[in-house]
Amino acid sequence: MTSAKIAKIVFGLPVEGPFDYSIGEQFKDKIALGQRVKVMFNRRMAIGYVVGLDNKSDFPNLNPILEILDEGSPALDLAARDLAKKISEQFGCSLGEAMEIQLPPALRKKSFYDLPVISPALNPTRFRVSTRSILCETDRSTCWSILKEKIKINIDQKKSVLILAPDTYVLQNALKELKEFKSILLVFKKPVTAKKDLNGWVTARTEPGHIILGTRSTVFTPVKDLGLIIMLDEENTSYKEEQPPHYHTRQVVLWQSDSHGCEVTFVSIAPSVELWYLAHKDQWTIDFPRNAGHPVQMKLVDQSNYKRRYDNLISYPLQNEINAVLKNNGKILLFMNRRGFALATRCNHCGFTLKCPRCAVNLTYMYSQKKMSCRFCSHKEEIPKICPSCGSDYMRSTGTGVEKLQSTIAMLFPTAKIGYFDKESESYPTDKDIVIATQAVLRWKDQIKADLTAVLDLDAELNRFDHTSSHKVFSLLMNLRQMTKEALCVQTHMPGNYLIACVGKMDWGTFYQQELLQRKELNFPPYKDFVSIGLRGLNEDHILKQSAAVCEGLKRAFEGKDVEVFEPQPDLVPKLRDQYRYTIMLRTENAVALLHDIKNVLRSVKHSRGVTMSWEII
DNA sequence: AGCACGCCGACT
DNA sequence: GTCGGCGTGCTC
Repeated sequence: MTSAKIAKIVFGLPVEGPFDYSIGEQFKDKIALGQRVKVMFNRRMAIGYVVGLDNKSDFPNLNPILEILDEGSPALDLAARDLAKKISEQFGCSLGEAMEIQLPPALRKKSFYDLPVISPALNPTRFRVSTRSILCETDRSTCWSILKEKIKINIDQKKSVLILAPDTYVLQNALKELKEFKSILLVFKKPVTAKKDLNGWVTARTEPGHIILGTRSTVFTPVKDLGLIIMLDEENTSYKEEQPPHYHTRQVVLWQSDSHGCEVTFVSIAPSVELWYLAHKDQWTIDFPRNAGHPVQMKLVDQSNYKRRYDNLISYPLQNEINAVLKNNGKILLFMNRRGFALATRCNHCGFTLKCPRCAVNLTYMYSQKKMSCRFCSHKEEIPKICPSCGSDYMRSTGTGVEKLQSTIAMLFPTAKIGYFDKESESYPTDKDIVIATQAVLRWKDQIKADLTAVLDLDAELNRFDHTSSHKVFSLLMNLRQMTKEALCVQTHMPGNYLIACVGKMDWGTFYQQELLQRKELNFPPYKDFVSIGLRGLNEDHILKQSAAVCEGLKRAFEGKDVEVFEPQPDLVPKLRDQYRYTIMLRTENAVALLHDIKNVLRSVKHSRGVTMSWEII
């Protein structure tokens, strides 16, 4: 088959390569690009991936290839190899890591499953242009009937459909909707059962006419005759991989649709600003609600008019609204994103505040568990009777969490049945009149309909994040609106904010136009790229020294170029699970073009002990 | 990543 | 003397 004597191999390790190996006589007519091979690498047995064939090598004594693990058909086809190149460039990992991440766990590292022999004739790329659209549909059943129509068209033509869900909640909901397709459905669920997972993977790649449903890593499934990709809940942040390589599912979807020439539908009630920008630039179709249903009234409470301490949690106008709904036996959902009873517990005598011993945050008083708990790590401790610092008995809690709100509500509405919903809750208390809920309630958005929904402290949400805050709040309000039958009430000090008006009018266009305008003025993505370099470690001193050195190096490397290097900043949570966290930001026109130089700087700076550095494009 | 090599401090 | 900590460098 081939006359090549040398194979170029990469590994799922943070080393670039490729590395040369000799091809023994017995493998001459069997070896092919994209195959997994067993070789000795640095005195150890390893699985590598063939990325090139050659006749000569610059290295004098080569190790031989010991075994070809997938004979007949390579685990990584041409499309996967092309994709790996893009992933390694864009997300800054080695080519080998980008190859490995595309494989099901059963075929990685030390697994020695043999792939069934499949005809290597994969669909030759037809140069069809991928058509892309966004589906902004507020009604679940309308949304799914549109999607099912699209799915049926593809299945009828013997094409496959790939459906991505951000988490298991959305996945379960999708599963319910797709019951009628049960016989052709391949589901990739979380606790991965290696063997079953591999079977599904092989089926998807050999037989067309299937629906492949799964969470983010499913985007790498090599689907035969892929006609359509559906990305559910596109703006969901779970689509971003937190561990390196930090790939973003949206980007991989775009690449996949290019190489398959297939259709893509992004489904979201509040698409990411980046997606909207692309849609606008490339003139995709955006489908707005066909059936707006019963209109939801938007009610604003200007909190600057209500400064009295006892009513700033639930303003008088909101109390009146709630009473009116209660009178009609209606249901009320109160949204507040602070778990526990109080935000901080402090000694009024000496000022000492209870902190998590491992993270730089105040401990939350959990009334229900009678414990102090950290909202980031799992740390819990007993409630101290006296101040650990001065011994006085003046420990007091300040700030309001959902648990304290519960007692306030009980006082204000003594006859109402009050329920409570947070991350730990297993089901939504439908029998209660008033339900106090945190962010976790959004997972149940398809199942919940409240007559009145109220956001008690919108300003806290607006100040919570970075440049993505206003989009996150837009998304929150749009989702809450979807869970509401009659009225959505918002308490804020900024009633004039355009974002709130846009939610009220369901005016996507204006919101994204304004948001993009601001991003442009402030030089934020998608107009400029950011590279974030994160430094983590147990020793704050080492982190500080090294981040200063990295910052210096970057400034020197990009002197005179159009690159802004910002000073190292402690993260939003500067200490987490005993690790100190600092970040250096770079702003530039095109981050991918800088990656090579950035990597060089990171390599050249002397590593102090126990500091790990990672970086990603935002 | 993971492993060998090599260089300095405290121990049977 | 040597055991073992961990910084450095390499993997075809």
